[in-house]
Amino acid sequence: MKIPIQVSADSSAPMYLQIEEQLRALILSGELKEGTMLPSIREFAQGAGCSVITIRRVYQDLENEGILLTRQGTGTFVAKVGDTNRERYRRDAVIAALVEAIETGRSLQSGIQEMRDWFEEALKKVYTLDDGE
Amino acid sequence: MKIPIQVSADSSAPMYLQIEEQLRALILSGELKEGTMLPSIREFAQGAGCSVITIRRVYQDLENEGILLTRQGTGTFVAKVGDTNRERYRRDAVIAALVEAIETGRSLQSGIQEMRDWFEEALKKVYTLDDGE
Amino acid sequence: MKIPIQVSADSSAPMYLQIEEQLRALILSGELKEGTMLPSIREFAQGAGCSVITIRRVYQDLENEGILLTRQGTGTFVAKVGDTNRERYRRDAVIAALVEAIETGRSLQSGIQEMRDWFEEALKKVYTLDDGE
Amino acid sequence: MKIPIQVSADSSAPMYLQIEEQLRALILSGELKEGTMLPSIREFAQGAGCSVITIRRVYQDLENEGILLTRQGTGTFVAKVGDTNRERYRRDAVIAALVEAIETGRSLQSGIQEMRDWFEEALKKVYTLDDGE
DNA sequence: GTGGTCTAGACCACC
DNA sequence: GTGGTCTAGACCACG
Repeated sequence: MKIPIQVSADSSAPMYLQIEEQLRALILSGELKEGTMLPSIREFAQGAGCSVITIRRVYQDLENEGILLTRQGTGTFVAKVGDTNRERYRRDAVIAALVEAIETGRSLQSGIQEMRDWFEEALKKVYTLDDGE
Repeated sequence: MKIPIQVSADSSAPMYLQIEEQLRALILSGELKEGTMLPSIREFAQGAGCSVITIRRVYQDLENEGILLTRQGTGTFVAKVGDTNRERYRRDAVIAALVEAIETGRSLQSGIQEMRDWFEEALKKVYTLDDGE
Repeated sequence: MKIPIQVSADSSAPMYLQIEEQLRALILSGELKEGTMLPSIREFAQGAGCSVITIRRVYQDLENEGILLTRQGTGTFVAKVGDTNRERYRRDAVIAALVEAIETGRSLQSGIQEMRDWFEEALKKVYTLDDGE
Repeated sequence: MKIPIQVSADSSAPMYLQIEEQLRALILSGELKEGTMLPSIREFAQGAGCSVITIRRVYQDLENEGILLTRQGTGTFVAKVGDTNRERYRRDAVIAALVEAIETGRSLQSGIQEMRDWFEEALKKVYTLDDGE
């Protein structure tokens, strides 16, 4: 299974976080099904153009989160996440992100209606930007 | 002029960023009017319970952003930000925050309608949380 | 004699340097003739909207340069500067400024001809900007 | 990569500004190509005979300007500057320097033709001085 | 009294 | 090993 990960050197975010985020998204969105075996650390590292240590950390963090599972001498697999859990996880993650954005707005004195308008603009921005790419 | 700044040591964000963010919000929201003299770095540092240098960095960063203005030997002041600029700045900041949240959602396979629903939930969450405080 | 001095609070340059520079220009350009009595420190300070100390420093610096002359209990006067000296001073000051600019250019790999072209552009910029003001 | 930086303690300009200016010139003139890794702050500091912090400030300022890019734990690199941008940057910098010099001249009552003559003299001065070095 | 620069030294996050 | 943050303390320039 080839994992499509993009690490951008421009981002200020550390590599391991960028990768974790993308892997997590792939798993929680269902694109990587449970039981799937992930590439070996070395393989992954080579593909992503980064150090083995970085990937080891990614696998370990996600294992601690309970969405990966490492079996000694065999490999690393996508753990079972009940569908209910997956939905809950997804929902929580998205709402948390939105709440954060709204709080920024509120601290800058945005009213609720203004925020709704701007949310629609932001939506448009993300999705038309998507077409262009 | 007393500046109401909250620095929480718990947050992983560095102090200077926490303070910058809050000060920026106070200025852009218009609560701190242009020309207002800010407390001296030493005064502010004492109030915030941190080093003088941390505050100096905050003032300097915001000066580079163009929203503060410091004159040696005299003090640090809120710079003139044309009302138009302030509006633009505010709008840009909020939309950027929303775009980021929406992108998280999209990477987790949220559809547009789902995102709209969750946005309303998030709104409710922030504002009732506000009542409780 | 009223002295037309402009101190801009926006400039990062310290007040006393801004004032010195302008006064020096007024004297060396011949607008303030030798023997002219300058306003008292207090008067000048009030006019310029700054502290007495600042003006005291200006007068003293220019006296050290030999272009002002203070007579105890009488006042401060523009010193005699021979016409030859004045010309030399003017020329030196301008050439020094130009040399500095040229050195910046050279360190950025500008060729001589390019610099000549840009000098003409800069000239145009300064003088049309002048019309507009 | 060895960076040829000269810091003179005589100059009244702060060290960090002297270094920034020279580094900026090296990058914008194309002598340091994009992607080049700069020496670590500790190395550079030792070479320049100053504190680590001074160099960190230099790197950070230039990163804010967008001409350096630093990745934690990896190092500091020359950022991508489109050739067009580099030209624009160079041109702006040189013209700004010339404009400043011309304004000094104008405040000392130099006419345009006189300034042109003196500009040629200044040019000669800089370039023969160059031969002598 | 203000801010501006520079120092040395500590501890953390990242690769 | 890299850079990132924060500290305390010294000295200078400015008003």
